[in-house]
Amino acid sequence: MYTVKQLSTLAGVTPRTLHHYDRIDLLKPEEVGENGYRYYGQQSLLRLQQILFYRELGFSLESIRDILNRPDFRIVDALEEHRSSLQGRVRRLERLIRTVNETIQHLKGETKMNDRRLFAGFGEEQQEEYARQAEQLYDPETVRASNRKWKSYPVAKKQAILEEGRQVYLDMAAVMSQGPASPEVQAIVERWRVHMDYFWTPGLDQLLELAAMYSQSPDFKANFDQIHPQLADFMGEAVRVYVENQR
Amino acid sequence: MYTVKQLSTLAGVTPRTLHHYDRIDLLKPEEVGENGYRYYGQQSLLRLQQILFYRELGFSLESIRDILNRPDFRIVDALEEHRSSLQGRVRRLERLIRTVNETIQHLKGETKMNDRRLFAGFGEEQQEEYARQAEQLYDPETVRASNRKWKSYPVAKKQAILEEGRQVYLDMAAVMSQGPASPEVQAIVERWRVHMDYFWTPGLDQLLELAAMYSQSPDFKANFDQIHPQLADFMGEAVRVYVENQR
DNA sequence: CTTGACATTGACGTTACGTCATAGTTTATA
DNA sequence: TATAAACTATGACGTAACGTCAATGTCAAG
Repeated sequence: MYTVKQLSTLAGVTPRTLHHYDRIDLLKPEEVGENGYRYYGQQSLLRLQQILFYRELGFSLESIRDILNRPDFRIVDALEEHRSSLQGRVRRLERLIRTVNETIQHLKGETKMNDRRLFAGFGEEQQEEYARQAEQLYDPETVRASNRKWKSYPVAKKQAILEEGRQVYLDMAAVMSQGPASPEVQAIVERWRVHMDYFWTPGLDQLLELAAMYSQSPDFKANFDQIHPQLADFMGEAVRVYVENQR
Repeated sequence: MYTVKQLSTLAGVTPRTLHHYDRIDLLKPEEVGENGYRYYGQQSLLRLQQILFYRELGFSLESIRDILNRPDFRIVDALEEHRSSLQGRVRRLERLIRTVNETIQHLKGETKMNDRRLFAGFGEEQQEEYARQAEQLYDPETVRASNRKWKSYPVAKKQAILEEGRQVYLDMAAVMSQGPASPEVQAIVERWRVHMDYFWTPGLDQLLELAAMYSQSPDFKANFDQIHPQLADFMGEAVRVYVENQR
């Protein structure tokens, strides 16, 4: 059993916050002594953790209370949602970091920057959008279409296409030192995009997804890493720059 | 020249926000028409970008105004500060993600978890703390002491120490597949810590800094990547787990 | 038995806007 | 060219999540 002070230091909040959460029926102590003191136990810890996760993600205390009180609330499911939401937050911060870097280069006169890019990463929370894109990439129809197109080529052409792809990646590895935003690298991204047409024609969002897969899927990454240990990650970065420039 | 609506959509804020910023002398329009309309130009864009960065990082509007109005304010310096602050935020979110994962494992009964770890990543904003650590790591006295100790060894011993270090990293690469939290990996982190004593004796926080440097400093990372393409990043993760367990 | 750290319940203050309401201005379109 | 749609302005009050007192009671240690 924790007292208010103990729980507050444990969780990194103030005692006042716990008073507030009690008042609004968000987190009630499990026991109250005859002196009126609040005492919290294990259940409170897990509930407070959930509250803090939701709060971190921008939920209002009222909606948090409603969520946690729903009879079909499953804590493990919620935690898995938190994970992907937090990962989304990381991606957003990484975009902001890129905006910082580009602005520095812009101010030093090394590159030019349009006004929209000055604010890239600030507004966009769009999590729903992301789900839609992923769906489309893994959509069975997309996969089937891709396979059909690929199978329609004669063997010799297949080999030529694979070799062309390999050459794109080799060329990319050769100019990695120029940086993801360099004209050399961006030209190769363009070649890569054209190359993908042999399989199917991805939209801009799907390009991003593809490049992300190169980093995330272990077997893809292993192949790329044979060419250069950072090629997969670098491709992701270069394609992100490419897509931003296209919009 | 942008109108209120135009700038607001560009920057991802509401018109009301721009009204507010005008009222409190945080962001004044560069021109005001005879009809009272506000018009914003390039200088406003850069200033608004700064405002949004500081706001993102939790500064109050009042302190932002004071910062931006200081005569010695340098925008590029500020942007570089933003970058490292944002990187700190990313690290904090990554700790929260680890807390999510550990909680899930805990609830599934696969591992045990003490109450403190339930809240790891929530309280710690400690940016000041971080600055202090970094200062101590790069502190000239620390560097000199490290050099003195190193130079005091005879040549043969120097070679033996370097070889020992290399062996630690090779062994680490061999057990990477076990995961950063595995006993095998953690045992090698312990060996690594002892090994560091040849140079100087870092505290827990400095261990973290060192491991982070392996990923961030290009020359360090290049060396590590020769052993294994992900060794530097993996070391960082393993050391973080180690430090959390030690506390 | 007193001191200091903790606990309680009000109650008002603060920050960064949201949300109307009222009214004038510009732009698109019929 | 009339008029609606979309923008602009300035109040002024509302709000969320606590912070910050204030007044008072409780407990553990020396």
